[in-house]
Amino acid sequence: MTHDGRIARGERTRGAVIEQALLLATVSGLDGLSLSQVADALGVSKSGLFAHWRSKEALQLAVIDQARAQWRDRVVQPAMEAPPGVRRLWSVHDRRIAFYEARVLPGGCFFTNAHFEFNARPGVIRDRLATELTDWMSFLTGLAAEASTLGELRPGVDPGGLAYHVESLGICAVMQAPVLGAAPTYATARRQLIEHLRAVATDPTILAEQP
Amino acid sequence: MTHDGRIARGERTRGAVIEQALLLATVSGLDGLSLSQVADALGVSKSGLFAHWRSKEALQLAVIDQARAQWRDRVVQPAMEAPPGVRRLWSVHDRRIAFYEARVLPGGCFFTNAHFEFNARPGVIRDRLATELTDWMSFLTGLAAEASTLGELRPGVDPGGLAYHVESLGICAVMQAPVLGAAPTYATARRQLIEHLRAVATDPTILAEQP
DNA sequence: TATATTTACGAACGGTCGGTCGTTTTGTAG
DNA sequence: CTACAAAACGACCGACCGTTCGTAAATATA
Repeated sequence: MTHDGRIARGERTRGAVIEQALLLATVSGLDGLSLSQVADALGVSKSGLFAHWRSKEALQLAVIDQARAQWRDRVVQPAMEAPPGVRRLWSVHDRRIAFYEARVLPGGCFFTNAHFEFNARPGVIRDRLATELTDWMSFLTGLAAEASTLGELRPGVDPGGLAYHVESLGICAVMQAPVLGAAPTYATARRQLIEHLRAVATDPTILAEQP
Repeated sequence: MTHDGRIARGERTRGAVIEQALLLATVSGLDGLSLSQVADALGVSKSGLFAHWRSKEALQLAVIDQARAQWRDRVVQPAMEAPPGVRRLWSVHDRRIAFYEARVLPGGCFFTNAHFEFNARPGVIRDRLATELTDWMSFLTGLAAEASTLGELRPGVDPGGLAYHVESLGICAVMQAPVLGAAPTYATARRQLIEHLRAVATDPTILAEQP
């Protein structure tokens, strides 16, 4: 198989479009986003987009893929470098807040925005977002259960409840940051989870190195 | 001043439109909402709406007013019947979850939806929503500070942090409920705050009557 | 009854939306 | 150079958007 410049060109623009669409989707919404908007921002024609995706919905699903990949690369994988247990759970929260702090996406968090946009709109998009949320909560619950198995959690601490706690404090941060100020909001989001983790941990000093 | 049937009629339809618009806004979004949609749902003409609001934006602001009044009547005021301090803070959370459980709004929570829709869209609407969030967090922080003053919180517990905690657990509930199931989600949301309040309270049995 | 006043309507406007189609450009292969 | 394939474009479509305007219906006042 030799190198085909035509297909390479297609993949290049396809990637650029998806990237731009992800950015704009966090501002205008995954559905509020318009194809002209995306095309104009990249200097390509609107009709050219239909060469890559047969419909807007197909593009929206591709955007969700892109957002998931970005989240994996910039939040989950870095956090997995921490040792399993409470420290890894904390690391996920910390990396997540750092992701928001870095203003990678102008609208904050793609998935949170999209969930609240589609939470009452049945359809393919909503179903896909539901799967993403289920996976994410399973991941967090798994980390908490792992901490429990390692004996790092006090007896009686529910892994599902702890996962819910982590998710809650993260979501609220990205909601409040633009209104109440990024620095104090993110500081609170971090501090609240630190304190909660220390309260439910067998050894409260396990996160001692954190502020 | 005598009774004027013309104005009465106007106020009646005005109220009906606002009510319908609030319902639809939680489904389609405060901006995604269309005037034809609202008009058709009530069997009135679209152009007739402009007799009451000069623009869509004016209607949107009126919808925010309506949502605020509803939240006051159905969440805040009932919760204020609880004695001040930790129990009142808990009551706010409990009433809030009950409001979600009652499915008053088809799209869950108007303010949360609207915040995530407008968090990156400067303008009058966003500014107004920001004020609402600031007021709400001041209210929660005030309740927590009151609990502290009453000596119901352990020393070192930050009222702002506790308010953030309450808000977090509430928001996450309305986000996850449609996906992960209403009953278990709301149960978790309640349990997590109960446990947290007991952990930071001077007297953990102050909420003993709760499950 | 005649006359204001307020509410509500129908028709129409310019603009944008997602989407289609035939054509041109760009690159590959013989 | 020719023949072909993929990518990208421009023009256009019907539908819906928010908005305007002149008018009709309902209600008050005289």
